[in-house]
Order: sequence, then C-alpha cells, then structure tokens
Amino acid sequence: MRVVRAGSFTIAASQLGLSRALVSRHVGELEGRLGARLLNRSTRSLSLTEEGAAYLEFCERVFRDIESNERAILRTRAEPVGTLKVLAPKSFGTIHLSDAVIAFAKAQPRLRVSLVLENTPYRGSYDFGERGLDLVLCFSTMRSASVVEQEIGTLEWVLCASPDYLARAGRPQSPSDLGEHSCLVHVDVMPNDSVWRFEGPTQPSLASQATAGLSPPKRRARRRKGSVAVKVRGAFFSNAALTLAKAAAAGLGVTLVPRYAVADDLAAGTLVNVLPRYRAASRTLLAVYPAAPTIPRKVQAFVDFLKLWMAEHDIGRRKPRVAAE
Amino acid sequence: MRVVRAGSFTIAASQLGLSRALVSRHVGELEGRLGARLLNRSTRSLSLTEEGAAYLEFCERVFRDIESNERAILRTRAEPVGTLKVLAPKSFGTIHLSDAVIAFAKAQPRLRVSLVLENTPYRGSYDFGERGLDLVLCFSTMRSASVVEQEIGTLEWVLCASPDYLARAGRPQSPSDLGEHSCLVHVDVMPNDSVWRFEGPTQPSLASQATAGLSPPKRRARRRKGSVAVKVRGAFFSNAALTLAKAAAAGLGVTLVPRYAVADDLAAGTLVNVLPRYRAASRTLLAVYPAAPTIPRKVQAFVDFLKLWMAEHDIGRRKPRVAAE
DNA sequence: ATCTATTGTTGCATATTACACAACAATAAC
DNA sequence: GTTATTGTTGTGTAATATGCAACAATAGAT
Repeated sequence: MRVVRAGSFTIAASQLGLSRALVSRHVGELEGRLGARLLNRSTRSLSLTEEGAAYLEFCERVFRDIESNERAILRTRAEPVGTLKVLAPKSFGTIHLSDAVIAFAKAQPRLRVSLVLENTPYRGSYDFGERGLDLVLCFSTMRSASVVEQEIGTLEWVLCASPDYLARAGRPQSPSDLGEHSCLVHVDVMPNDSVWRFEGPTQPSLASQATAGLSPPKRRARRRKGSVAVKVRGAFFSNAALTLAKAAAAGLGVTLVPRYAVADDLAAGTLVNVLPRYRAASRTLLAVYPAAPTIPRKVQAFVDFLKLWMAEHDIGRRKPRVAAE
Repeated sequence: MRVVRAGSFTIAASQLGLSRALVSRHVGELEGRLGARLLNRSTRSLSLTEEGAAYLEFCERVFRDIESNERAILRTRAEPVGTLKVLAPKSFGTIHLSDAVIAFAKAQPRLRVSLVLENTPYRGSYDFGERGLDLVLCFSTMRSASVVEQEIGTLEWVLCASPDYLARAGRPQSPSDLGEHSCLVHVDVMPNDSVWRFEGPTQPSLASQATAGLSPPKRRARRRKGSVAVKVRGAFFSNAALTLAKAAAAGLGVTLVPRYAVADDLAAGTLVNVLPRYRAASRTLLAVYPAAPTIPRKVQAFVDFLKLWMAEHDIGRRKPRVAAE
C-alpha cells in the first residue's frame, strides 16, 4: 500500500523509516506468498498488475475496517459506551441504588445499564466471567487478589422505633436497655445477627452526667474500647431491611437497619431515632470489579458517579440535626 | 480467536503449537494495545468481555475477508481469469492473430481479452507497466534481461506475384533473377529492407541439374553458407504486408511478405508462389512478457493456446504440397 | 477447612528473524 | 556512450519472539 501510494520503493522506504532492501523484500515475499506479481516495476516507473490492483483495493478495505474498529475501541476508553451490568444487594439496591442508577442511566444516554439485585450478591469470579457482570456492590471484602475494591461510601445503621411503641414500651436510655425491648433483627447480612454494636455516646460529658444516676451498672452489655455490644432478644427476623422498617413502623419493636431503609419513615415521623447519641456500626459500601491493567471507562464512570451521588444524597450519613426527642 | 474457540489458553496453545506463555503474552499485548480487557479469565473459566465479543466478531469478519480474497487470488493461479492485454504487430495481428484471439476468447469465457495492434509493437518496459499489457508478440528479440521470450512459431515469408505479372515479366528461375524484376518491398520490419535472403534450393541435386545450364554465374547475389542474398530494386514500398499483397495481386511486381498475408490469394490463385524451391528467411514469432518468478496463468494459457493454434493452422509453415508451376 | 491439580502469568536464556549496509543489476535521461 | 537513480540480493548484527521454569490463583476433591 505504501509503495503504491508513494509510487516508488525508495520513497516508500524513507516514509516508512525502512531501508529500500526491506521494502523490496516485503513486497517480494507477499508476491511469493500470493503466487502472483503485484507490481510491475522497471527502474523508472512502477505500476500495478491486475492482481495487484485488486489486492490493493482489498487491503485498503481491510485497513479501513481495522482503523474504524480501533477507533471504536478507543472510544470506549474515552467515553462510557456499551453495557454496564451491576450486581447489588437486593434491599439496598431496591430502595436507594435504583434512584442512583436511573440518574446515571439518564446522564449516560450511550450506555445501557443493567442492575441485577440479589440477596447473595457475590459468589466469586463466576459473576464477572460467565454472568458478564462489570461491577458488584457489596459490604464485605472479597479478600481476593484478582479483584479491585473501591470504597463508595459509608452506610450508617440507625436504631429506630415507632413513636407509639416507644410510648408503650418506654424509650431506651442506653444500649444495655435494649435487652429488655422487643427487637426486630436483620439477619444474614450483618455478622452476629443477634448482637448489636454501638459506639458512643457522643458528648460523653453530658451523656455521662445525664445517665450517671439513671442507668444501673450495665448488664449483658460488654464495653470494648469505646464501643458497646449488646445481645438482643429478637422478636422478629428478616433479611430485608424494608420489612423490618415496616414492622417497626407498625409498632412491633426497635430495629437496627441501614439508614436508607428508614429515611422516609424518619422524615415522616413514622419512625424516630432511638439512642441518637450512639452510633451503630457503619458499613462501607464497596465497588468490586475484576483486577485488570486498565479499568473500563464505563465502570470508572459509574463508580465516580455513585461516590458523588452518595455524598450528595447523604445516604447513611448522620444528618447534622439530631432527631428531636 | 483461537483462545476463544478453544475456550482455554492451554488448549489453544497446544492447537497452535505454541507455549501457553506465548498465547498469554499475545492476548495480553493485544489488550494492552487496545487498552481494553478482552477476556475475563479466572483459573477455571474463560469468558469474553463486551469489548472482547465485539472485537472477536470484527476479527472473524476480517479473517473471512482475507480468506476469501486469498482464495480469489489463488484461483487466478488455477484458471485464467481477469483481463489479458496483448500487443501485436498490426499487419500480423489484423490478418491472422485476430482469428486466434477470437477463438481463445471463446474458449475462455471468464477471461476478458484485449488485443492491441500497432505497427511499432514494443517500446520497452513501458508497455508492461503503464499500459498494462500482459504480453507482446513480436519478431525481434528484446535483448533485455527483464523480459522472458518464448517462441510461438515460425512465420515463413513467401515470394509471390500475380500470374499475369509473371506472364508479362517472365518467371524468375533463381533469386538472382529478382534484380531484373519489379519488387514490392516490405520496409521497417525486416532488417535491410532492400536485401532479400533465400535458402536453398531444396532438392539440391535436381535443382542444380535443372538450373545448371540455365542460370548464368550469379550477378549481384552473394551466396553465404547455403543462403543467397539479393539486393532488389524496389518499385513499391510499404510497411503493411497486406498492401504489398494487394499490389502484387494487381500485377505490380514480385513481393516478399509473410505467408499469412497472402494465404488467401495463394489459395485463390490471385497470387502464385515464385521460386518455390527457395525458402525465404523465416522469422520466429516471439511472445514477450515480464520476467517474474511465476508467469500469470492467463498469459501461460494464451501462449499455450497460440502455439497450438499456429501449429494446427499451419500458419507460415510451407504446405506439404508444392505450388504447381 | 485443607489439599491438590490445573490454569494463566512472569522472569530469563536462547534461537529466530528482521533489518541495515553494501555491492550489484538495470534502465532512462543526458 | 555515460551517468545517476532505482530495485534486488548477499551478509553480519541487533531486535524480537519463543520456550522453559517458577509462580500465583482458583475450583474441585477429600
């Protein structure tokens, strides 16, 4: 191609940065392989044979194809295109992630987005392979060198109950009081389901003053380096945070669920925060994707978007205002 | 492609006769060059990424293209296809070659044939290059290492005149008698146009006996190793053999032209052979084509056909029967 | 849960080849 | 005839392509 375009072996060689010898050899080898002379060459002029003209046309077509394809592939590095398949825990995904994904899909019209929600989010590299997933969102580390984990944000769990339940059963003043309460327990996701951990209380001076005389020596609550773990008596169990929230709203008891599950109820007053000065163990949301030299643009875009989105929407982050008691 | 088809690096490697290391490296380099991961590989399973699937499809398309094209090129080696451009001397081509070319074109329906007739048939490698000729037919050697010359057949030149001219001017008994005759000379093609050379006479014993007493010591005819050269006095000149034949038929004189030019006249009796026992210097028809490692199938086919055709049609070969005197 | 066999990846030594240089051959212009 | 330019071919060297071996990682078996 270059020889024909240049009209001369010598010029083509200098354009290609090769010696004339190589160019001559390459053309000769190609002719030998095809078994047909492609160029009629006399010392001064160069011209295509019939086969040469046909072959040149073919080569140019193939090169155009290759070029356009490489451009297409390079574009996937420049902008998010194609399909993005995300796997996420069902409850978290249903309630809050769906909004984020919808917003993301709207912002990326050239990207098809698929959100797969399951209760058992990740079963190994199988998901990235056969299932064709690009990204898995989960709360526990994979402990595998073949994946990359990136923190998206922290999800805070909140302790809450309905006002009428609290009016009926009394408002707990410290975590240890929870042992006496009807607790609605989220199972299968948090480790040690029946043990709730808290940190705090915040404003320790005030809290200690306020509760010094009221709270008896803690029973069944073991403090450990500023955190307290209390074994609760479950009255109702579910692996779905929304179900627990509904149960709590119905006055069934006190529940510890991710904030996203009860955000609406808290805003509406159907549920109120219990022990606001204590912070339940928060869990970081991880974005997990296969370890590769380069992260696909679409994955990067989604991770970035989700980080920003979670920060902006303040999911799981404790609101500045303290719920009025 | 082979890795995907095999479903495994190891299997693909053994199928390709390479080591796993190379296959891994090749795929890795390709991914690096494209900037995108093509295969999701975990130890046990292999699967395509979205980019990988698209790229595979593209590669298969390109490979199909290449394969079909190479088949097309290989077919030009198996059977004569395409276009064959032949250059030939105008007079020879017009009269006799055209029939052969027409027959050849009929026998090769997949081959387009172009017959270019010129009085100056060959001007160097320019014809094979810029003009796109595949084959040049001519009577003189090229004396060039960059072309191949192949003998197609021998064209005999015959001395003839019209019966009425002979009745008027007398029938020559030996070449030397031609000096006294009105000669119609073919110029520009034979070297030394005004010198006619003959060999013979055939049947030397009879001829010598028959002419011993009749012919005086030859004047203006120099014998050389069995051949005789006679300088003729031109009465009419042309570079077109057909024109000379017409002139001779019109009774203008004796002419020496290729047999093909007067075949019809001889058969019709419009012209008769003069000095049939002498053989005018015959000229071999050469097929000239560019020197290349492999001769194009279409050229080879035409050369073969033309050789056979000339042998069958006995062009220029002295007919077994001797023209009746 | 531990072990094991298999698979893909990487460091390193080597054999292959790709390449440039130089001499040569050939042709068109002077 | 002379000459400059162009394509081709022989030869030594440098770049690379390849295989081997060790390694890392995972899925299945125990």
